[in-house]
Amino acid sequence: MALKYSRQRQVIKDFLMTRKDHPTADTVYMNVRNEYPNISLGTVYRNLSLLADIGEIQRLRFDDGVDHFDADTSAHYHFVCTQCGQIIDLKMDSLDHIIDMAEAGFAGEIQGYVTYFHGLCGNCKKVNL
Amino acid sequence: MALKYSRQRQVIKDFLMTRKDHPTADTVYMNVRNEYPNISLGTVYRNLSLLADIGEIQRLRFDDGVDHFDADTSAHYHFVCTQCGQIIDLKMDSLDHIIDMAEAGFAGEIQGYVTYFHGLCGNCKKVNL
DNA sequence: TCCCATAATAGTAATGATTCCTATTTTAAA
DNA sequence: TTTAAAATAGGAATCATTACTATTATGGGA
Repeated sequence: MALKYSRQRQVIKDFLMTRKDHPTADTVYMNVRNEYPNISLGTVYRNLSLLADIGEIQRLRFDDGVDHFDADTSAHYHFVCTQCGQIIDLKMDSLDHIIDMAEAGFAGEIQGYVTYFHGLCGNCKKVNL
Repeated sequence: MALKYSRQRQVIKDFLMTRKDHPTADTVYMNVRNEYPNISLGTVYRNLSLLADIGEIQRLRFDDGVDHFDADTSAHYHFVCTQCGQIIDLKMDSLDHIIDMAEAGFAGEIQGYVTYFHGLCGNCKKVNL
């Protein structure tokens, strides 16, 4: 139960902190192998899950069916470009008021929400003109 | 390319319209087999995807990693109970204003968003007291 | 510093949802 | 009625993720 340090976990987290593009487990694996050649894919998955569970990173699930990971654990929102697939952080105010909107007239207890936006990113919008 | 009628597709859509609990492809398969014993799972998947693509049903993706389907194509929001897994339709006003919030200061073009809420449903909240 | 219980790993097998493949059947327009 | 195109059944293939297991690494206490 007690967490023990592992160099692999450290390397995974360090790598994720250098990236702002919300990589998948496989991308993390590919890159971390440069520095740690015989790390196993299972170890990458296990540690990404673990880090997400203890709140050190965020697991993101869009509709491409693959998990993405983000070292930025602050509350923020994401945009997914439907053309190039790029995932971009949005600078915008909190949407937490939608919890109150949802809770009005609902018998249960709302503890959180998942929101992301999609459309064309700046580049793809230009190219499509 | 031209769509042709198929009894299987009809049965799938008819079944989905009787349900308000957003079943998965497998649940649709299990149930539809009562009426159509040798329909194949592939046919269920193909038609659910097709119906979603042409907008006759909605495909919903929460974080259980399985696609859910909804015959109600009107804009509405969903709640997922983290305890019992139940998916409930929420009666609430449109959140479309969050598109404007997101678009302010964003270079691309936002075309839509995905939002769902999670927490404890009415029943699980009671049981947990 | 040395033990040693236990956490973590590497490597690989297993899982499970979904998609793909192909021979056969169904649909619907001419 | 003919027939080209669309759809199906059944099963194989895919692919992200998790599980399994023998081995190795970590770290608190003597």
